[in-house]
Amino acid sequence: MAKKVRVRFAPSPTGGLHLGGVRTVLYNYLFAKKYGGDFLVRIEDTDQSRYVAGAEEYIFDTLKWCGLQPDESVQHGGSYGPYRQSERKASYRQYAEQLVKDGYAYYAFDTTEDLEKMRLEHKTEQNPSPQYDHTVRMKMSNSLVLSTEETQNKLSEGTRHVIRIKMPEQETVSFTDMIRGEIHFETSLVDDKVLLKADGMPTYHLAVVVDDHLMQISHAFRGEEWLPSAPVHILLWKYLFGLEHMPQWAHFPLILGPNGKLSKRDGAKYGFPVFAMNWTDPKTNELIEGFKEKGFLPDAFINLLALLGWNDGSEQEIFSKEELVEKFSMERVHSAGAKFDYEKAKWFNHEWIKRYEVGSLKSEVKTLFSNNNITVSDDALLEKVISLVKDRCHLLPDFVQQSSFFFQAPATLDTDAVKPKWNEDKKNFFIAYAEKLGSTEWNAAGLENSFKDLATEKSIKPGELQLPFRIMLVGGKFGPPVFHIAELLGKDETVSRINTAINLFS
RNA sequence: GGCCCGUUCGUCUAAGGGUUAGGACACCACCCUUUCACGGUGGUGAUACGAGUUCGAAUCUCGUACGGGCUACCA
Repeated sequence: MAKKVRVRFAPSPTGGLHLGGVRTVLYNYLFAKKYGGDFLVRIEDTDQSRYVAGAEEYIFDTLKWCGLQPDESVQHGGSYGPYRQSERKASYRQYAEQLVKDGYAYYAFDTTEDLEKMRLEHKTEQNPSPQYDHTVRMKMSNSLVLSTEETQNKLSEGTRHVIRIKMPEQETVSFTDMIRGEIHFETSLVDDKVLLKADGMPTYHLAVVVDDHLMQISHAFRGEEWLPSAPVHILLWKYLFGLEHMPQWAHFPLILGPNGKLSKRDGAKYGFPVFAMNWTDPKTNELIEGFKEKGFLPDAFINLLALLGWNDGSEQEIFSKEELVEKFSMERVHSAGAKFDYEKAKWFNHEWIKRYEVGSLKSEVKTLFSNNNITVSDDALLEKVISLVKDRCHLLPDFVQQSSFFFQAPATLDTDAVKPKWNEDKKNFFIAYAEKLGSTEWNAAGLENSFKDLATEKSIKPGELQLPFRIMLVGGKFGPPVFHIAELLGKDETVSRINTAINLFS
């Protein structure tokens, strides 16, 4: 049977595209692709109050960067649209009314104040959050209590109302979760969830079931936070379309921050990104930095995400997207939540940078340099530089720190590291070396040999001269081996930097 | 409070009745390197607790504790 999975997004990136959200997308994608199925993306924009401008574009940009392109969506087309829930509004009411007709749901006319009053009245220490359930529904204003006539009158008067599911009083709802196995719920403990809101929009509960049916979804995967509302969805499937047509469920474990479920606040608080890409909240202007901008490669990002809650049973940790598709299996997804570890995340990125060919890194590094006002005119040089420094870079911006001095002379030199041990002998050595460079074979080994020969000749330990040389070329105590740097810098530049620095040190 | 899910090194995890409980990140030491890193070698470090089943339990069962999620006309 053809497999089809879907992922849904609220119209706010904070509701969907933090680490946990992207991982949910990833697992859905991997599962679909593994079995040659389709991956569908739906926008669940039913709550106007939470709508954030630009969020939808941001969601698709993120999917694109991650390489998790949907087969069906608002942007990619498909024959099961519309893929935006607000555009499907018309069809939900008929399903809700069908449920009322069949006795599985009812109209409720309670105002916000009525509900608050009810909660206040029933609130005790034993029951801090009272539910609208079988214990109170007969005391409220709804079509279960009102006569048919009264109900009809209210409806024709246009009284604001919602449609609620009528949870059975004594029933056990069971289903099989692909990750957790059999799960049971007592319906008497579940509340009468709103299915259709007063504005005519469905809640998630109704929408997910109706849309999954209409879009012929075969597998419904989502985060563990949805587990408590699963019995509502199971019952809706039973009432509306039949349990035999219900998709198979799986609830993924949560990704945890240092304190429970990862929140967007955790990023700022603990200094690591929680979103795939930069997001500026249009209301607060607050910028939340993304993994992309922080310098992560998409391959590394999905790799580390995939391993947060799944592994293939071997000791392999680095997987390409293709390997993930091949090796992914729902059976090996864990049931326990995983705490996100930024240090390990950076390790994944480092591994990927090391594995990347120079050519694949080139455009990223170029952009990075131009953002830092460093002009790269020589592509061949850039390639050599990348291959020389990439093993030392954990995040893309490390390239700037590790190699900007190849393209422009250091603005300041760490003279403090040199001056205390600087003397006439050393000065003379470098004057002589700069001259000797004219006739030196121009490669790292040749440079090193002539450097050491000259040092011996002048009776200075080469080791004492290497640090000053490095500071002259690089500006500080970092970077690749100094003779490799000189080789790539070229004769003129090397001599020029030596001469500039001699004046500075003296 | 109620319901649901969970519990192996600090973190991510392997081991689906029999292993000196394995690997990775982080940390520490040494080596390499007269820069900073990378890399290499080694080390510290875990089955939440209590019963039960069994010749034998991290693994199966029950209880306890702890953690997390949900408890909205949000998703």
